[in-house]
Amino acid sequence: MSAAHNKAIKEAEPQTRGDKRRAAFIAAARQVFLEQGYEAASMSEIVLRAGGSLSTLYSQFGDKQGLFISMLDARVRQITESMGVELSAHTPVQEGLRRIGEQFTSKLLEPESLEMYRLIVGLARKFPEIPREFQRRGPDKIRQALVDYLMDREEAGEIRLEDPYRTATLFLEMTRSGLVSRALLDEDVRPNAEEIRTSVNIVVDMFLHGIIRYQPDPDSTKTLKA
Amino acid sequence: MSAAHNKAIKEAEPQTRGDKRRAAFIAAARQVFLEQGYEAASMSEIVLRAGGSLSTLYSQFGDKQGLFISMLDARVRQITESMGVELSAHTPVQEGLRRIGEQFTSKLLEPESLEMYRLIVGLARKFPEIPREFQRRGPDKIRQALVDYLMDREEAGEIRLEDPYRTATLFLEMTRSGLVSRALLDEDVRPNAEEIRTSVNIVVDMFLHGIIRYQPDPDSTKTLKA
DNA sequence: CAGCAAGTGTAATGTTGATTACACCCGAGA
DNA sequence: TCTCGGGTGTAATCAACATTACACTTGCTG
Repeated sequence: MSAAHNKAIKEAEPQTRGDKRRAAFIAAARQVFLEQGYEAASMSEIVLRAGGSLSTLYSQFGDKQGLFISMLDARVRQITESMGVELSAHTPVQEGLRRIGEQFTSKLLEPESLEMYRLIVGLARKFPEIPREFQRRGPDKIRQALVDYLMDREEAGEIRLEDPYRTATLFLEMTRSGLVSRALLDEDVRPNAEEIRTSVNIVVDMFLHGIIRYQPDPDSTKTLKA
Repeated sequence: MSAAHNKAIKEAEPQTRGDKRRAAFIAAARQVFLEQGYEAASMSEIVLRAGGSLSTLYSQFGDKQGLFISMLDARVRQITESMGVELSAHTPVQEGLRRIGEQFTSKLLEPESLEMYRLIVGLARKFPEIPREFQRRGPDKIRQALVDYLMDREEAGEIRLEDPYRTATLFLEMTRSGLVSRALLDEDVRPNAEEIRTSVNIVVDMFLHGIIRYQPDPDSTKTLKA
């Protein structure tokens, strides 16, 4: 209810009442879709929370699917931006990775992010374009930023990369491990900040050093030689 | 259609016609649920494919949810077993991890596994118990097997583990990275066996050695000393 | 061969919710 | 003040199913 009142703040140009309505609808839609899922969400319920009328809702978004897509669009943009990859360029790699990992993981563990992700994944069949768009505008953006950072660190001589893209992917996946994928399946799993930090630290260490004290046959790799 | 005919083979004890019906219903349910998703799947459609009658379907499973759970139950058991964690105990760690990683990743990338996972994730809100059960009977089983293997390798002196459970989780997540989570969002991403092998090899190497040629401050770790 | 438990087919029943139709209202420019 | 264009409220429409009811068959078992 209260969320419906700060539209004027968000919009640079409060073009007219039409935009107010639109913003209110989207805010309510977000609530309802996240709470109930796509199918179960009812248009009337959304109108109920947004105020305004069913007719206006339809005239603005066409149909349920249109509303859903508009909502998702606004939301993904918002989340990705807020992740604002402050990639603290030139920070030493261990410290830099820890910061990125923590920020990334915390964001993904927020109940709303989890729910949004569930929604998107579950709808892959019905709207295949949605997950693709999401991938492109969310995760891919963040990965790119990490790639840039890693390459900066390589130039600084701190690390050597075979395949920056794959390495970045790997790192992001690793930080999600055990926390996000678990939480995705179990609503009650809710790591606190401390647990996140610990988990990320362990991941960063393994990312940089590998399994502790592994001694391969001298020929199979050249890593430990230098 | 053809799938409905080999029930006698699967069941050790073809107890009676009742079981044939049951098996046929579950097979059809699997098809329809995977194709259309939970909400969109219609009971009549399932009967249409399974043969038999709506009444029998209801008398066997109670309601839609009951049918769904039974189907999932059968399927998860089947997949997990088929993953038959042949953990080739006592295999050197690099080779062992490669095998496990490949098997795991391939299985998860099968279209049916992906679709099943999407279904489960999407239903976390509606039936919170389902994902939890799934976690326990699927992923957790496999992780446990990996933990056992890693500990075996530690006893053999090949590696040193701080936290076997977390390490195993990490490894499984890493192997999924870039392939499974991507494929989850984009149906058209379909790595072939060769790509899977390559990806897994890279992961195993990083898992064992870390980022190539990282040289930390001498005090922050002791790894590269020995 | 009778009899019953399980199976079958078809047709209600009932609800739910998207989508549309219609008649009315309010605020800004002529 | 008059006049729209967007808004509003309410009440249809209309389809889809889940779920149940009912009356009829079958296939064993004794």
